[in-house]
Amino acid sequence: MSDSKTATRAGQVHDILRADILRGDLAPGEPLRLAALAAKYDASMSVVREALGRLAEHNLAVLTPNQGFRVVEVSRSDLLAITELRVMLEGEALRHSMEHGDVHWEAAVVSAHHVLERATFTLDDEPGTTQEWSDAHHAFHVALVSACDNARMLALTNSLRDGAELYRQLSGSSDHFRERDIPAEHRELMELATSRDPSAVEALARHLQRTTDDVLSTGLLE
Amino acid sequence: MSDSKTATRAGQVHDILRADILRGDLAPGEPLRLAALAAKYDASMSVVREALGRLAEHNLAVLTPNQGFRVVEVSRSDLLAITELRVMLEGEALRHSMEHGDVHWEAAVVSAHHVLERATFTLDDEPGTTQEWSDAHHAFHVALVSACDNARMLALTNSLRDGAELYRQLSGSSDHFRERDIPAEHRELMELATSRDPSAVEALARHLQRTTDDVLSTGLLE
DNA sequence: GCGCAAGTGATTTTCGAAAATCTTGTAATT
DNA sequence: AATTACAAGATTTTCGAAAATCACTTGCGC
Repeated sequence: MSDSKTATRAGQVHDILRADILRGDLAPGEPLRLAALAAKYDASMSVVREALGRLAEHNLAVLTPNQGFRVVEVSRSDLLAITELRVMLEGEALRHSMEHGDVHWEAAVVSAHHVLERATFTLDDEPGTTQEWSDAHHAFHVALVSACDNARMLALTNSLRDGAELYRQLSGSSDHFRERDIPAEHRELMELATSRDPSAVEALARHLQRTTDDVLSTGLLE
Repeated sequence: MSDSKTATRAGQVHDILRADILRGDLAPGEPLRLAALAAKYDASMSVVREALGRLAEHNLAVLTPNQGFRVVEVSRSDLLAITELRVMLEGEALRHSMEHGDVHWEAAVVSAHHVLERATFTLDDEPGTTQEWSDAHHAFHVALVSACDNARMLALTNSLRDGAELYRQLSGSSDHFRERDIPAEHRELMELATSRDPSAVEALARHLQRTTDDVLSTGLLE
């Protein structure tokens, strides 16, 4: 999210907690008890509470009055809601990028794609590289829309991407992904975007929808 | 925003602060000092800090590390960004509502419109009724999209509406509004929406755009 | 006179504990 | 046996103060 408020302790704990949730270390619906987390991260309950409050900003945690925080729940309907919004907003952000982006934007897209492609190859070989791929994948999608001049739109797409990541994490490296040529989808996105082809928006929509369909087909929701 | 976390003290202070900002009592860019606010609302600095953190969630306040909170700044580009997103999201939410809404939704729209119409008439007569009109106006727009089944979309439109309200407040009861027949615009919206006319979406877009244009034409930004 | 460093005051951030609230388990009553 | 009332424990929420950081001024050296 480019927040990186590493300046303050609450910001650091926030970043750690966010990573833990996105990595699936903290399961959806799991209660986030202040005392336990404070001990775990060697910080006071106050900073943990502030960190959790910021997680709630981005819908990764929820606060129930007098009952504390929990990791946000997942549901089929919420995944569909997120996907619909992503298709709409990230598509529009891509349109903006293709219209306003200069050659440096193109370079950033090509660069991010290269890193993602390389990360994809080392995925099956070496263990524990799934996080590396996730980061590269995230960076690629960020690069695609990085030339959008609507700051709020970018913030929303980034926030929604985090929400979607939770579900992708949930379904793991599902077998269904074998039936897709994801690298080809990314390459197509890269080529259409850098050549300012309007159909890039539709390609992005298909890309997002397919991932959602894959997650849904695992039957882990509801 | 239908938050109303009046159960906890931090929630109460949050609601008050939110109202103060939206009413223009706290000006954009104004620093929000903890000690001063704590004394003003007779609460500890901790609860004020938590309340401010929640305001930051909805982009009504911003936190700079080690420099505390300030009321969010306004700018021409931000208003344009908000408007573009509102047209997109609130339009789509209205489309959803017209598709999924039942007769109770229609009734809610008609009801909210009636209240708004009545509030409009008493606007010029009695003083201090501008808040009443603002509330009715807000409620009308909420009712329009209330049958949308995408919860996240509704949350986003509500949040963006708050952001837009800040600008409407800024421009006051500008003279430019005299050149518009706002009641007619609302009536048209009500009739098109309840008759499930797809052109309601475009009418809503025009309605939102006109308000933005009016605010911009005051020349108070930048 | 001008720039720069140290010190002072104000403000944020963090901490640990008290107060309030909720949850769970036990006992008493119908 | 089921249900309600009560009590103990755990957890959140709130508080006030200590620690850390920042903005500003004063004083020193050039």
